[in-house]
Amino acid sequence: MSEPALGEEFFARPVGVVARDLLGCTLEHEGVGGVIVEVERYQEDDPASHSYGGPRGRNTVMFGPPGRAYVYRSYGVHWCLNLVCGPAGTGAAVLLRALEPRTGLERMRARRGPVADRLLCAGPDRLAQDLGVDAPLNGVALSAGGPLRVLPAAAPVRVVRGPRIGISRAADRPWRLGIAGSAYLSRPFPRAA
DNA sequence: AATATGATAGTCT
DNA sequence: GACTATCATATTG
Repeated sequence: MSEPALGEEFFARPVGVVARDLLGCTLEHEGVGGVIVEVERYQEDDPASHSYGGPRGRNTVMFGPPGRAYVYRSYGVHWCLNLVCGPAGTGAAVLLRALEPRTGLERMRARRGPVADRLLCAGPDRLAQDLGVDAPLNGVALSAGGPLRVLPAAAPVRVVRGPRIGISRAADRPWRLGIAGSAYLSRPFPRAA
């Protein structure tokens, strides 16, 4: 078989399904990456989503074809990486919040300095920094031959969910998903173990 | 340990 | 002028 990297078909499904299936998958940017252990989902009818209210300004990528990167700047200092989901025209995406580092740890440490392994990719900006995700990656399609790839999960995972982090609108929607018991989460989940 | 605060820039009211 | 899908550092207990 050829390259096993996930493409447009995988991401064209409803954002809730994609978010769930992304847990346990491997994300790589130019050979640096790890296993996805925490994500959040955002969709068009969600007041907390950038896509709320239709395509305009920076969010236009969210309404484009699925399987592309949506990269934006947060709080003026940080970069956050999302993967666009659902059919083209629906403004949905999954925010990648934490990875379990697997490949290219040397380059991660070179970028971030001496920090504990479990803090390397525990958070949207930390993850983006370590993988070298930056403004030019906005709108880039995931593909087997491209710089950004997602490889399927090796084994099924146990999923926990809870309220999303850092938002004030629709904060009660439990759309933060994580792998139960992972040591690499950005923050622990409320009720789960 | 928990809580407070500054950095820093694009978007919205 | 206020708010943000954050993080590091400083303060206090």
